[in-house]
Amino acid sequence: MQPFTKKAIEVMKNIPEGKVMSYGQVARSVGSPRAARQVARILHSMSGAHGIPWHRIVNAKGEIVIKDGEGSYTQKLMLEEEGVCFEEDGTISFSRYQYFPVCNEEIARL
DNA sequence: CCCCTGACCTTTC
DNA sequence: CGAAAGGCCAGGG
Repeated sequence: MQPFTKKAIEVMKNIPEGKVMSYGQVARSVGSPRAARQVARILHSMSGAHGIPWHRIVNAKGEIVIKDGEGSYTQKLMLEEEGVCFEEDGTISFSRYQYFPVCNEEIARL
């Protein structure tokens, strides 16, 4: 397992309840802004393992990542159970629920 | 060991 | 503002 993978797992495990993170953000947190895909890969492969709350991981738009099926349905329920509300479009309000482990970067980038 | 695929993100037209 | 193309890293065949 690569170092960044391990870090990514740690970061995701550190996401508190009622909060969500985008793949790109996790990728940046581990030091690889372009490793978003690998984060997704990790979830796809290690979902359930390492106690990773995969349901707290969404795309940059703040919507369910999985196409359709039990996964998307489960994720939505899990988030709702944690107190996360969805918009009309089925997206999530980042301003309210996105978790910022390193908000400085985001602010600095903007 | 080489090629393909993937629960993605970002920038430009 | 919406759609399209490029890039990136790692796992599996």
